[in-house]
Amino acid sequence: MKEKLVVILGPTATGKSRAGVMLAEKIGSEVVSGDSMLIYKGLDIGTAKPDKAQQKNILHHLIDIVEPWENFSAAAFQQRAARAISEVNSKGKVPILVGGTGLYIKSLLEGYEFSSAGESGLRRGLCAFAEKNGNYALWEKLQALDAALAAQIHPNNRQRVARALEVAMSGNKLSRGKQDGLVYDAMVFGLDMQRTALYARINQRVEEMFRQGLVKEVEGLVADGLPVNVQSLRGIGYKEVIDYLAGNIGLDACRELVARNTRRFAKRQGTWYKSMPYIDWHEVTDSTDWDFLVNIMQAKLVERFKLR
RNA sequence: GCCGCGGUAGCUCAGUCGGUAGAGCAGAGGACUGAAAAUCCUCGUGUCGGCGGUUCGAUUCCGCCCUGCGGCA
Repeated sequence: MKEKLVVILGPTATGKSRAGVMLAEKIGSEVVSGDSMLIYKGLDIGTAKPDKAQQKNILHHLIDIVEPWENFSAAAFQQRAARAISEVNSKGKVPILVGGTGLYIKSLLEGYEFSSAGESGLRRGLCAFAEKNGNYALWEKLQALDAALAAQIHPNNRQRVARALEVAMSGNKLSRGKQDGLVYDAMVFGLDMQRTALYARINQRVEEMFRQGLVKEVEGLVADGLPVNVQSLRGIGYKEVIDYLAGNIGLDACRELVARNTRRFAKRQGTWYKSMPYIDWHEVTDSTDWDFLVNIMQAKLVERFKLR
């Protein structure tokens, strides 16, 4: 028997967190974050992390679970999210997975089997090789080992060519295994917004982040000794501020870049969702009646899961 | 009012020694199986300000007009 799960996904800035907390209050449950940036401690403003007040009433899982200098992965997320979901289910509650990271959520719901070949020093060596001999030379190595796989990855995509090689050289395969249906007995809600409205909202939100002290947050992290090139600081809002602090760009340019990159990101998120036909979409606007919307979701859940 | 320089893709501009035009940015679409807010791929027709003239042919030359900026009055 599959475990129950509610998912709320959608592009950034559509109100997922808010809807998640409201729904959790209504059905008496807990939130599991499905976001690749909220996992980092100390990155709060730029990730629009739910604040302490929001986390006080409703228990949130998978937020602040690793240090900002640590690496994380989709595979690690998959394991930890599965554990959290089981834990909440065992309490007789239906967990609410809230987040926008396409790979994380899709791999969890559809049961991707990530290769057991873990991260090794090999990868760094391969990247160094590409640095020296070019991306194409690296890609040719992959082609020699697994032509079918190589055909699916563009030679310029060094990051993925390197990972594929790492797996191939360890004698493993990048699994494409898929199972029938979803791993969970899941109700998947999607929040969407008209593009122009969403972009306006993103622009506002970025302004707000700077007002709240995004620059200061980054300065603090760096002052505490966090190296500038760690994975967490590659996130949108962080890498640009680091460029600003380094004197490479002005503050206005920095703000613009953060907004632009967030817009592009929102668009990219959408392409993940297009490959998930089981999403139940709900359009939101600036004047959405959230209480009403969450009530609709709740009603659907009551019917689906036979809640009280 | 006079002089000068502009008016070309949403924006900033390039260019056509006369054969209807191209970059950057913005934007759009896509890929994605241990970095994923990462990484990577693809996409540029617009009354070339308006109206006339010269010409086989004008966005390109000429005239007038409209308009922006700077200077002189």
